[in-house]
Amino acid sequence: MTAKRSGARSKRPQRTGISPPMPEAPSEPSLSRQRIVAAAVELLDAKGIEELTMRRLADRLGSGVMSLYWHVDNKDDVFDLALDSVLEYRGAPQMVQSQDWRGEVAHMLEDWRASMLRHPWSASLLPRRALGPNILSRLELLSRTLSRAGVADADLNAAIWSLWNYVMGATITRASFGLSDEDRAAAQQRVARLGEHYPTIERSRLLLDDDWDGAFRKGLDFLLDGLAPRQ
Amino acid sequence: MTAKRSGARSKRPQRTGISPPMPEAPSEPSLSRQRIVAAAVELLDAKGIEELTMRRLADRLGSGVMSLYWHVDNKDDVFDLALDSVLEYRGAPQMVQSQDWRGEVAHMLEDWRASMLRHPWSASLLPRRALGPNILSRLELLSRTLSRAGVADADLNAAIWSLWNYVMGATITRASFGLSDEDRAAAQQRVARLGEHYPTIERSRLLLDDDWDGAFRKGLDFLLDGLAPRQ
DNA sequence: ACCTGAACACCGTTCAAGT
DNA sequence: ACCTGAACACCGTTCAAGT
Repeated sequence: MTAKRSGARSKRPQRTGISPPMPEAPSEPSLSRQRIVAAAVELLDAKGIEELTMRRLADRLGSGVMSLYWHVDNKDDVFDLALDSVLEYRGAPQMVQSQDWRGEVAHMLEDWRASMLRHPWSASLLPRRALGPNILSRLELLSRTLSRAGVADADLNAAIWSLWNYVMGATITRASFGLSDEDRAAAQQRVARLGEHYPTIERSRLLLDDDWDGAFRKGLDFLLDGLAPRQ
Repeated sequence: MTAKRSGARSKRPQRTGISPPMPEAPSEPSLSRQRIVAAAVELLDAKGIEELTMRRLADRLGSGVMSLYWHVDNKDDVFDLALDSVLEYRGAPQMVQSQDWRGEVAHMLEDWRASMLRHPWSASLLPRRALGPNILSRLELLSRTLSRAGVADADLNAAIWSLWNYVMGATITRASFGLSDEDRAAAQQRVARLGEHYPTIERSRLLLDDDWDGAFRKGLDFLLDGLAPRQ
């Protein structure tokens, strides 16, 4: 279990927003934090966590491996950045107090899940990496919404962690489990072959089930029912 | 995203239960699947997932690295076996039909969580590895209990996955997050330093919260409320 | 049946050096 | 300020060989 690094990032250059004089170099843009992160996300999408390598990343960017280390602390840093970059929330500005807190929360969590499913490696990275700014923003927005809806301060943290855990769990399961139909069929086959040991699972065809979206929605509703402020 | 191997294990020797004639070799017992798995669990408990290495495992067992490969397919196999070994369920024989299905389910899931928290690496391994016999047994028992309690067949799989996801999510979060007080304090510090960006999180001290057991129980109750068969 | 060492094709990262 | 190659201390696993 490696400790999560949540501290200051690096003493390296921060993008200032001001671009250098005018070298709009057209062919091989120079290395940058952003380009590295974008390439990492591409690589992760294409090949998965195990296949992300500093060397492969450098190859894809047309640079030497060690050049990456000017922009980035180490491989864990790349993971942190890739994860957070994929979790940016593009929701309504959310300035007005809506009437429908429940719909809002459900929408936020569905969006969270959808973002992670678009990048199936991200869900399993979530619990192991630092909480980046985009993740914190989502948590903040969720907190604010629940708080405004009337959830008592004393219940707020438990409510947030319950929802976080549920969304994360559902998404990880879906991403790792719903991989391929053949895999699931093979797993169910194996259960069947084991004969009488798992009759209920065999009968309900648990491992073949694929209504993940419905199951997610249903469980979420139950949680929200429970979390709803009494009045 | 590596596919989960759920197929037949290996063409290697199965422990027959019959021990070889009489070589109760006292000092250096010979290698075996069981000894390898036990050593792997020790190593994982002591150092975590990243530190488990075939070489270190062999060292601890006083053998050459390649000797392991006679008993075990590869490193993933070691992970599968270690994970499942830690999830054995020692519950009541469960032959009689209890009245209190809800207490039973809660107990089973609390036990599941406790088993995983005893080996903090196990929760994060759960979604990435194959479903071993002990895991399947727990799923089977859960299915049977819910089914007997009157949960409709059409709702059974969704109920099971909701509970599975919740327990897994809660345990992963707890295991990776509740690591050290300093880490959590540092994370909360960081949020504070970021000033106005996360006022609600800052106020509720979300990252310092440590009533994990209470939060787990509460969320679980909500889910069970929702899943309870209507009558 | 069980164990072994050498070798291969990789890793992440340090360091000293280039421009 | 930014990039580089060589080198170090590791990995998991194949293979051909030992007993």
